[in-house]
Amino acid sequence: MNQNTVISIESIRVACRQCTLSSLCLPMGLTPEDVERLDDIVKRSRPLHRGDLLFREGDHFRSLYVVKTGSLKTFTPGSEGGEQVLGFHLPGELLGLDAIDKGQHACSARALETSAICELPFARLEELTAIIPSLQHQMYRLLSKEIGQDTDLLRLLGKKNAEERLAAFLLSFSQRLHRRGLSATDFHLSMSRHEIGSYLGLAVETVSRLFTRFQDEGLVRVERKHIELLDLRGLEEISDGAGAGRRQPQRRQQT
Amino acid sequence: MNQNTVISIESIRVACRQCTLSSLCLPMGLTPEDVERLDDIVKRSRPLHRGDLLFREGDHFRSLYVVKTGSLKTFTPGSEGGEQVLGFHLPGELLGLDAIDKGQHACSARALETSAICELPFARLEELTAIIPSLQHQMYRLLSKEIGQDTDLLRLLGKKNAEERLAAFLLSFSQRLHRRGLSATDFHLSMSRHEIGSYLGLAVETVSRLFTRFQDEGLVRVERKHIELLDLRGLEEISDGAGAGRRQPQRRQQT
DNA sequence: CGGCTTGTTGAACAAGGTCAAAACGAGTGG
DNA sequence: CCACTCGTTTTGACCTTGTTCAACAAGCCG
Repeated sequence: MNQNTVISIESIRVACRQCTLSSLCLPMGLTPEDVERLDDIVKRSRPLHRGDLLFREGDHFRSLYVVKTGSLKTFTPGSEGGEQVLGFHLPGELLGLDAIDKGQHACSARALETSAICELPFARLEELTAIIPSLQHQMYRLLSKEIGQDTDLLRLLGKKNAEERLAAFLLSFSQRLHRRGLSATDFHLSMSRHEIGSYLGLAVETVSRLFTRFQDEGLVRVERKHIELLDLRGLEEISDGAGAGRRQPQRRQQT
Repeated sequence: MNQNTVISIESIRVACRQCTLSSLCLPMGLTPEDVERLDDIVKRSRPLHRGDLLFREGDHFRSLYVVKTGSLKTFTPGSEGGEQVLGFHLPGELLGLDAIDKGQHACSARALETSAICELPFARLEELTAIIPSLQHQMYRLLSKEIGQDTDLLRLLGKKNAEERLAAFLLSFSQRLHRRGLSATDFHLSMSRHEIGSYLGLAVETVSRLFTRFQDEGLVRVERKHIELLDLRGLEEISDGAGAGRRQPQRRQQT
């Protein structure tokens, strides 16, 4: 912020290329000129502020979006008026993949804090993927990865209890931030307890109590939205279901 | 079964073309020759029998699979040894999309009954999609649709209670069969109660009790694995969370 | 038939939800 | 700077839902 008081077009371009690079290209061998072509179709948009909608359920699908900085949530109206949070999106991650099928967004996306977003017009992207095989492959991988992530979440909601869920949530966050080069053990939760609860299928009160409990057990240090993970190993054990064996290791001889 | 006692290669080919057609091509404008080319890369494999594995978690990813007849489940080892069911796959549906990302299958797939499967070598498919734009688009849509379905399931596991889950499950099954031209109200559940429970995140006993309850309430008729939906409307109301207002329509004035 | 798996039913129990209220933080206006 | 309000978070008490444990019935197959 000190030396870059004047933000040049070039610096934005570089920043944006970095963001599309990491989510779309990092693991694949794209030639520099392919990346250039990809970068050319990226649109920059004004930053979103906390509470702003990026798109709304039912909106005509035109583009995919990459989070450059900040964070967003996706959600749909759940039963009974309240909103059901479907996911959180951190820098480098993609939004809108679920809209390709029906041609309109299946959920809404709202900024949790001031966020910068890149827009990738899908029609242009499709043209590009048709002529750059490795980019096409990369797109398939991205879509497939999204499916894999949803599946992980299904596993979470299907079988895990409250503390396993919260532990898994914290670890997932930690890894995603770490992948971006940020601290894996000390970060800011931009969403409210209510949103965490909605995402994990838990009541706000339960989330709150668990944070307190985790802190009492020395696993984390929480202060409002700032959280510090003190015992990653312990959290992993909990999230893997060690809770069963931890307290009462009896039972299990027949069956 | 009476007039087709001799199954010719041609009839299999037609059947298989129908199956790839419906899942990959139906909604899109592919030319007949495109379909021909697509059909050419499809491999036929021997039918699977109940309990056979189609692929196993960790297997090298080579192909996508289309269910021609029968049904399969996908699953991973859950915590504590038991297996966690991730999905059921009916005729016309695709398996293996989650494996593209990592190049190896993220779950195992097992036949629930005798099933015929078409194999689509992914490398060949990718070559084709690169030269047939509408097929590429179709692939994106398919992947996106899978994401959408997972999201629907997330919504289900995140907020719904036991009876809402089972009602939603039955309706989803009904619609999927109906789309295939089969009866929407009278069908065979090829999976066990245990598998339904695992899929819906419920104990076997709860599933069993709910079937009994639904039957007592005149919503369905169940006899072992055969089920008849008597009141689709009622099931929809339950699955949409009408359960809240159905029994005690009091409360709700403050807030 | 006898041994097996799968499904059903009942009773006790516990995890987490709901309700209610207090504590805290951030912003607002006197 | 302090008092006040609004929204979020925390905490406590209670209750509902679904799980667990255990026994039993029903198919299925040698």
